[in-house]
Amino acid sequence: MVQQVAGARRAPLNRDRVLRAAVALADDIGIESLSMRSLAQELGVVPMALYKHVANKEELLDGMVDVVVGEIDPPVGGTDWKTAIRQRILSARRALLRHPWASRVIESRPRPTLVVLDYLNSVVGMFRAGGFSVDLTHHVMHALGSRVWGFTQELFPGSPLPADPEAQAAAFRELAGRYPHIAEIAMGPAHDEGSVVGQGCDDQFEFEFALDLLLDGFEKLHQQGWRSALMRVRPSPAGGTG
Amino acid sequence: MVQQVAGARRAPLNRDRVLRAAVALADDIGIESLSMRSLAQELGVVPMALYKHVANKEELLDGMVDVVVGEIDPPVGGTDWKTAIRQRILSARRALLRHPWASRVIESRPRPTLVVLDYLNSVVGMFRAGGFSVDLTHHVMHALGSRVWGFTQELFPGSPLPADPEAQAAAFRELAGRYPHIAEIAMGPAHDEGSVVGQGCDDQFEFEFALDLLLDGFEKLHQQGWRSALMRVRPSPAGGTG
DNA sequence: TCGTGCGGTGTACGGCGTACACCTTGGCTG
DNA sequence: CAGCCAAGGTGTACGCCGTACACCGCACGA
Repeated sequence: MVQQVAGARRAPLNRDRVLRAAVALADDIGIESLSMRSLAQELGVVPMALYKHVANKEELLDGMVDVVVGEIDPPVGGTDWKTAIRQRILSARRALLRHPWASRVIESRPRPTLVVLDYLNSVVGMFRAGGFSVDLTHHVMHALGSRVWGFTQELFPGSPLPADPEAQAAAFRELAGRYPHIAEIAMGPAHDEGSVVGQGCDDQFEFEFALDLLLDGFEKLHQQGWRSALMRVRPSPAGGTG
Repeated sequence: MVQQVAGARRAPLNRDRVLRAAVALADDIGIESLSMRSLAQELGVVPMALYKHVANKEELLDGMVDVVVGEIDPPVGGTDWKTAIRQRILSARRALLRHPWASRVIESRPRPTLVVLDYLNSVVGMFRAGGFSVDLTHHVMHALGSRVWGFTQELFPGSPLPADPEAQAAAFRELAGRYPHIAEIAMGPAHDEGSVVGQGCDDQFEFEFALDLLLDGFEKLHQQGWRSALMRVRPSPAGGTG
């Protein structure tokens, strides 16, 4: 795609161009098909040429994460912490949805890059600016988990259903027989439209549902002046029965 | 480790022995070092012999997940849904902590196995038995996300700190300069003991904090008779400001 | 006695990341 | 202008990986 006609000299590579090409290629052919070799070919260059710009594949992946994280909007001002954080996280989600491989790559990185730390630092700062104690902020960041990035582990990963509605119905009957509870909730939201299993499930709604549930919980703890020292004896944030 | 002395005939392999050996080996040398070749060697067999018992490496990984999921305790009876689910999830967490690679492998599976579906089905059933509507159960399962498995994406993945306390202090000063908010919350819980960054962070506490926050939230929605149809217009479960 | 099939073997292929030595080129310095 | 040097790009090769395919020995039922 970026191939050159013979004779026209290619502009020299640099780290940034390599990273952007990698992101685009991963978007295109999937992260599992992205290799140093395929990326080099895309750039019209020999594989080893890439090593002049990134130390190794790990660093390439780190850099790709940085590109995606760079797409997250900066914090909005002039609102309460809850709205601001909500919007920031939904912006992160939008960035990740543009690059479906990104969540998996973020999870796989053994250590955060500076860009990643910048983002996390700023989210922490938003809680602090909202008046959260250091203590509570620590715990809510953990509670957010991968949700700060705008994604959650899919419980029922995308199993592309058979196109044939006959086979679909058969698959569903088998599911219903063996796993009645799953069948029930898979069917639930799609019930009215008579839609297919799992298809009726609105991922964005699920994400916001959980996010708001957490944010509301955080708000309540904050208002109550929650402190971990009080709870360490019996670790339940809101006095659960457990 | 399972090597045979020459002459003594090895008992023939079977799928179960292969899977258990794979789990043990992954525990031992790490999932990234587990290859068909290393596993075969461990079993005193040629790599291709494994293919008589598993179709390919993907199926091996699926089977390994099944072994781990099989270690999760069955539901406890005679309590309310919240206690029962809490205990089940904490049991799942114990299983996963015994096999540190397991969470990553679970995440990486493109489709659930029957054993995985069995577990999920039974958790869904526990909510339903607790009186949750199909609708609400669907959403709380999504909200739980990977937490049904007893793990959460680590925000600050384990960066083994330099042993030298001098270097440690230097690293921390740099962190504090560049990322003051992160430094603050990293320091927070360890403040009293003067412990090291992140070391003072009790993962189990963080997990239960978030789990109980969610379960308490679920309970409230359930008591209020929450229905998604009411909220679809403005998707905030408890009337958040967002 | 003779298939037959199950468990295990041996060889080989194509793909991966990347070490290392090399070459080309453009720009700076003397 | 000559000479040099570093940055960018090349070519070859190595050791891993998953796994296709043909084969072999042996226990067992007919």
